[in-house]
Amino acid sequence: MAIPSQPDTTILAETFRLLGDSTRLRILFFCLEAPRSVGDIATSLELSQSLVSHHLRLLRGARLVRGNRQAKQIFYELADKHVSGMLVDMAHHVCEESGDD
Amino acid sequence: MAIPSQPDTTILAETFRLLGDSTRLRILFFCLEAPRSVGDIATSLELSQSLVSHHLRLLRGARLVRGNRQAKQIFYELADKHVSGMLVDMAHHVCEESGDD
DNA sequence: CATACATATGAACAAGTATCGATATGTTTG
DNA sequence: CAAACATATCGATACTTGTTCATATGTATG
Repeated sequence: MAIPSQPDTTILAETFRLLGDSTRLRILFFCLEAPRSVGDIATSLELSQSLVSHHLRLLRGARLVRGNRQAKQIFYELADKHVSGMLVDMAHHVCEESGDD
Repeated sequence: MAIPSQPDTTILAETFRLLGDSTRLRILFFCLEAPRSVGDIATSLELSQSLVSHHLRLLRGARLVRGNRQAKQIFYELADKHVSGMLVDMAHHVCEESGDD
């Protein structure tokens, strides 16, 4: 496995940067279980609607989440198995917490 | 797989935040191949020695890298298989780039 | 011990960004 | 069409952080 090119490194870093905020991570994990409306996210996570919408916008821009309109509400879910799988893996890493070589 | 607790989410976010900088990612990938001295990192990646040292400090603080002194130089390598495996996985994700569900 | 080399630290600055409050856009129902 | 509800956008602010320059710490060699 070779070193990623600078462009690829930049893309990777962009993704990590998005994940590097606890509010966004909480939103992602919340949407990981089931598609959630913006209002539900805000209420359940005790965040302002504005803040949730801002973060969702960033996550949408990076194709990490995807929203489906259902009447007045928009339900957000993780964009694909890639993203969700990665999050689950990471969560496991944190839980395990071991890792000597 | 349940939602990580807030503390766990914070820890996860901290880790992601560290990875969310292209300079640090380049350093990590460079040290992934073999242990590298600070000077080598700086020269090869065209970064100032000071900057490399600063980033290395952060990465050390998060237990993402580990340094071994060898005479005057200090060789840094990824802290454990956990971290290196994660980076490799991520690099793959970027390369693949597909991922519809 | 003094000099040279390798790495680390500290102060300071610029740039980015998470958050809030207010307002706008869009959607449904009477 | 108007009123109500859900989501998005805009402007402003406070805070974080990546980077640089200068300097300190530590290590080997003459």
